[in-house]
Amino acid sequence: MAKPKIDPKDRLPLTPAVFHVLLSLAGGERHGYAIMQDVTQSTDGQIKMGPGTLYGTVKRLLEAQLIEESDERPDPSLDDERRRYYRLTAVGEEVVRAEARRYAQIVELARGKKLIHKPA
Amino acid sequence: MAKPKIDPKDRLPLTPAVFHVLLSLAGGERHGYAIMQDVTQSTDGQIKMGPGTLYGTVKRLLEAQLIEESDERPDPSLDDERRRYYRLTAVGEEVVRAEARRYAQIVELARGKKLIHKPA
DNA sequence: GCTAAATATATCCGTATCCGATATATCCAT
DNA sequence: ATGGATATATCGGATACGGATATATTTAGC
Repeated sequence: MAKPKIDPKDRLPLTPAVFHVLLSLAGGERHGYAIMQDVTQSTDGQIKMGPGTLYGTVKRLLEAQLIEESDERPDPSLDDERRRYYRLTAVGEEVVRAEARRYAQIVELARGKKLIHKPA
Repeated sequence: MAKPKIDPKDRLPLTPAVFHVLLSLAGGERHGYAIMQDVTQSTDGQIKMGPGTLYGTVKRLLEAQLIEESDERPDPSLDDERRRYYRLTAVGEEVVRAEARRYAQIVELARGKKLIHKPA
């Protein structure tokens, strides 16, 4: 028989920190420090992830095989040897999609209760 | 001078458990057990909150004054004396609105990355 | 070439939260 | 009257958060 194949929904809900890291990587390969900046920027400064949260989260995501380290390096002239690049695994992408759908459902729920308006 | 007035955004992000309890109460006054059932039902069984999570969360929300206990009782013939009813405070409602908006922003972000589709 | 600031990764640890297990009591249907 | 669902509550192990700290490298300015 093939893979055990765990339903990605069984891994939900994700913690906000985990979700933000996965969301950032859904935009393409990134190294740790860039993820931190991306999270701050894409949330208009609402979420500021410190190094403790970021590297701890990355470590757990690697162990859970939702992300993996990438050997691909950008143009060496733009590179920084210290950097470690990460990308989503296939499972990681499924999980981030499932969590995004869960978020969308909750937003609809909140709209139904008139907590927020306009379907964007 | 008036109240110190903390920006509700400073309390974000909420943990999923906290958010679900507040969301449930945004639909009207409820007692603890009903909140549990409401969360399970409104998430199509995706989130199942056990008593440890629920009552611990309720306790913390009372301390944070995001919810308060209500003395109003429904029709005594439908009532159950054991029940303790809770409702959102004004601050609690602000916080749940702010969190719902944050969720909506993230959903838009996810749509921008093609992780999910159709604005519901 | 020197220095300082920004970049980049990593770990430690106190605190908070989660959540299953357990306990207890009451309500309701048969 | 017995049992199952309802209802609240606490405990404790496991996990996650996130600020502080440490260290090294790169880059910009002088």
